[in-house]
Amino acid sequence: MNQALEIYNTLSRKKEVFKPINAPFVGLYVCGPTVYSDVHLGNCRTFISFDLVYRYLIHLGYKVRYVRNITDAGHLEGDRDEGDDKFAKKAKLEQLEPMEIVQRYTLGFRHIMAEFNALPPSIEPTATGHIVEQIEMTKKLIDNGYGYEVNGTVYFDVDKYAKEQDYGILTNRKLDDLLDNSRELNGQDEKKGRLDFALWIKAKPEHIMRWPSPWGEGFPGWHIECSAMSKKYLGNTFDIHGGGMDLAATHHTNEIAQSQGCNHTHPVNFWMHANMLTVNGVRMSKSAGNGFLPGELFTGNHPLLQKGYSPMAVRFFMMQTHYRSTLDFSNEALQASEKGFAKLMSAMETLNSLKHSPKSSVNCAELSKNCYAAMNDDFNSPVVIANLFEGVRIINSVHAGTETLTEQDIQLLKKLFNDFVIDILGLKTEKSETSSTALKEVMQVILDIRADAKNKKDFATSDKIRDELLKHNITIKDTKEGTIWTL
RNA sequence: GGUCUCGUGGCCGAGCGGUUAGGCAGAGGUCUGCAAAACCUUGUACAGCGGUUCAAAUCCGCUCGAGACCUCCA
Repeated sequence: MNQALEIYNTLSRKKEVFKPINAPFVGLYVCGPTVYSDVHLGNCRTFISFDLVYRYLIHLGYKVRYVRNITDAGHLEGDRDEGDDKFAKKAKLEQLEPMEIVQRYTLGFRHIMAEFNALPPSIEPTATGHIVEQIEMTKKLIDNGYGYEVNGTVYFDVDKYAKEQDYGILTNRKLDDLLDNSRELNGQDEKKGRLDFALWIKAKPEHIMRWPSPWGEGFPGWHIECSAMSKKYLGNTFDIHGGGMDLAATHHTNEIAQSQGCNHTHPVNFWMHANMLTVNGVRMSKSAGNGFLPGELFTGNHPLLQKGYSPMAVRFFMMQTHYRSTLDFSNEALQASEKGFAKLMSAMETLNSLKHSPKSSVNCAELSKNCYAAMNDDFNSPVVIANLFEGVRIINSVHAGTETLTEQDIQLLKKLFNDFVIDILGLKTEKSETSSTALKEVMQVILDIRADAKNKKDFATSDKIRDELLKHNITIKDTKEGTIWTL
């Protein structure tokens, strides 16, 4: 690895060499889910993308503090600081405490992420656990002149902020354009400017989730939690902030304004945004109703799905697309990935039984170099995979006897595959129904009978055994080293 | 309307000035009793039209088409 890691920075709209503020430490913040319903598959793609980032940074030797929040309060139905609280609404619907909703979907979320083999973050702070920090930040913003209170609700003064700073810096938007495209204030509005957003919201009498504050009982606005928690755990300026692309224009723009307004410094060096997941070319979204849940994807229990796809096959599918490209789900694409993934993992197994030769007929060092070059180029996992498949070809060729490898090169390949497939891409072999010893013994008996039949040229019997077993998803392969079976 | 992406062979998907991306599917071959797996060989690809250049999928302009954000979503 002789070149540096380059990361595409949304802020500058180009790739920049990654330099941590305080190496070997790296601060990484990713906007987490709002836990009022089952995790959306699109969320999963974002978190899996950042899992790749996290894993690669660790692989490079950085000490990463990865913070991903859980939004369990303060997220309203509309972003106009009105409408129902999402948790309260769902709680009412299911006749539960809001915190029961939070608990249920937090556990569900963690379960799904574990299925995808995503490493848990170092810290997973909740909004409700950081009310004090959010109030403090709001106070500071008022003190600094960027916040104002109206009837128990505190707003951020975008107009004032925009006079001193570039409010639309992240998405390259001009204030006038933003104003042109935002809704007119009507007589009922409390805010001064139409771009102003709430830092703290006064609780209506019926509101269950509420906390005392200098402005009366209420709850925090959505954007302030990320500013408050990233500041608390990563400091006023940290290395990388990630999230889905849809968050850039509003949520992250406001986050920057809040942090800048509070700390007088831009909070983040590298802004990274993962692209959307689409179905038939259209963004999969909660409101469009064109999506399926991760669980449905695994079981295939959805009209859009022909069959179920395992978490690892899906993860591999995601890794075959760059995180900044949209990823389109289709059965055809999923099935292609499923087979490719199986091929990759089976080659990894073959690698363990490879015989070495006095000299190598292929260049393995080149492969390793290419893999690092790809990752260093803004985490280009598709190119990593292309190179790994060159490795697969080599492994299978050596196994077939058409290429040779030295003992040293075999070790190098083992390390390469372990580093990239397991550690960095985060893929793992899927255990097929932990075959019991009893099953193994039975299979051995059956295979012995079949071998006898074959020796006697009784192919009717041997083929019958093979065909019948296949019906029960047991595949038989006759290799030079004998017959093997897989479930 | 504004701010941006993107249009690559049957499908998915990299590349972003000169060299085979890769996977899946298809075709032919080797191996096998037959399969399976594997290996070898194999593809009229770069939306269209102009321009820059010795050289363009890759840069510039226009046209057509798709999508995202600007309104809750990662």
